[in-house]
Amino acid sequence: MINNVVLVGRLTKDPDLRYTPAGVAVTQFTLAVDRPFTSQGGERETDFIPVVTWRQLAETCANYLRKGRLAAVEGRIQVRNYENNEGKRVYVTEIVANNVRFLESSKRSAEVENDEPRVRNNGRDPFADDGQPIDINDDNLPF
Amino acid sequence: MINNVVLVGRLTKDPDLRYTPAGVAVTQFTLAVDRPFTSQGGERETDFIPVVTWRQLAETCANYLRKGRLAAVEGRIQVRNYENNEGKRVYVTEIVANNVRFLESSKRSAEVENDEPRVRNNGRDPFADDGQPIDINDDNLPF
Amino acid sequence: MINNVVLVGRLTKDPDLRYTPAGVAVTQFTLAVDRPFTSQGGERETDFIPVVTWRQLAETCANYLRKGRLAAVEGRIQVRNYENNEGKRVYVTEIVANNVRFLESSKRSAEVENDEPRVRNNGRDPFADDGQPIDINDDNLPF
Amino acid sequence: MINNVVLVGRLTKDPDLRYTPAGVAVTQFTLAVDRPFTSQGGERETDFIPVVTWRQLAETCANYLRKGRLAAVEGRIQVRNYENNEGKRVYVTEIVANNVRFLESSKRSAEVENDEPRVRNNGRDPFADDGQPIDINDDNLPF
DNA sequence: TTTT
DNA sequence: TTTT
Repeated sequence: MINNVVLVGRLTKDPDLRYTPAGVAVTQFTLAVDRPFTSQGGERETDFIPVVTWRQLAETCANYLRKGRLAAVEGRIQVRNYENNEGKRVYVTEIVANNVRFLESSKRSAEVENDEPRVRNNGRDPFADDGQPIDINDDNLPF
Repeated sequence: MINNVVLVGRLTKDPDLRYTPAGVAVTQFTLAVDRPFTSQGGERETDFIPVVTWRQLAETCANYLRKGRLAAVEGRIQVRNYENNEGKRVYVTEIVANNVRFLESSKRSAEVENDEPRVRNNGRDPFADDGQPIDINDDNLPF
Repeated sequence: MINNVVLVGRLTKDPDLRYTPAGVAVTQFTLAVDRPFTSQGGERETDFIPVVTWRQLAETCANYLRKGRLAAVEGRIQVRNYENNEGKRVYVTEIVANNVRFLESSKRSAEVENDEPRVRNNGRDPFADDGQPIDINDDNLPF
Repeated sequence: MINNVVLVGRLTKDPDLRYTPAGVAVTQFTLAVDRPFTSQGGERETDFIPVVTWRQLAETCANYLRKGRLAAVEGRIQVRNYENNEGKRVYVTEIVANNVRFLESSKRSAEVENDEPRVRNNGRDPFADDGQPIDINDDNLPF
């Protein structure tokens, strides 16, 4: 009944923006979150935590986040499962974000060519840009 | 760098208490956490979220939690991975709890036979009771 | 930029439902939250934390919460300040809830006379019931 | 029973390090946390939230945090009260931190003179540096 | 593999 | 499959 997550970490890659067949924006990325202690062997360990965002937030994330940037995420843990092509049930755990904060200005990287916004049309044409439709049923929409 | 989770939900089963070869108590259970909205089809959905506790907290959980009880968990998300017996990398996501609150008194179930405390020795003999050693290396200890 | 609070505790009194001049429902209550440790002197201490809810959530809280009940609150910390009648600036800290979970059924107390729902009109008439308008400007509305 | 807070914001001033009569380090600072929406009048509002840290964490904060820096805080809400010199009960609400993350490197300010560490002795002499004892009874210690 |  |  309560499912509350806050993460602060860095993106392992550029975010991945797609659209459902119904045209709903979905952005996925992974946050690298260092653990606050070192393991027995003395190495600092990291959790790599997948994050999903939807709709307007998805497009904002696709526009402003990039590999290596620091971000804060508020959301909930979701555990999905599906049958894979070998008929085995696979469990997927990810954070469904309802709020994302960009903790690093993009001024430095703003000079870089591919740091341009990727969505200029406010999502009205889901097939523009590099967002290609994916086979996610609208049933999956969490809101 | 921040990895903060709070859950409130019900145990899907009795908690599972084990001990590492070094004698460290580990208790695992799954929380059923209802989503705050209904899916497109109108059904209420639930996330089943695995929780791990260690040491003294593990024994307290094994003693006081039972299937169906309401509990609150504070902790962090951990993403482990290992190679399974088919040589495939498997990812496991679970909450490592640093605090668990029992939100329902056990008065009703206290009358039931198997609702007895399962650890009476304060964990000094890890091989007593139903806790049997498991093959978890101490390297895994998060603290 | 991130302001995330989760509380689980018990109401110190029945919730207090009021309406702004514009007819917006506001419910306030205080949660008693026991600290997880005892003080130096060995006494268990408690924080008494004021919570505010707005609109539909305010009416649901007024209907379902009562003194002594266990509740979970998700929200953010708000620090307001105003000048009191002696011209002194007073700071008020409270949790603005965006989600409240009722962790105890009201079955027992449902038999009690004053445990009836207090709002039956879905808030359409803000002056019905015991909700009396208060001098809160709509400027204060957080949403 | 659950009291969990996560904040990300900027320090309004340099942190204030003091020591209790018993020599326990206490650092206080205030985080400015922007609200995620604009008020009715269109202005962006900010909550100024007081934070307290103790012991080793207090000294680390005093060493690494400065006015304007971005920080993440995990902790709990504490509501203290005391009688002021006019015999009136005053309520103080603050976050007692158990974890603080420094989200901005101090490289720029590291060149500045007064950005030096303020505690070099690992807290062994509580009366060294600018930390002066204050009248906080050890009873107040939360751990 | 799931709880009320 | 991972970030600084």
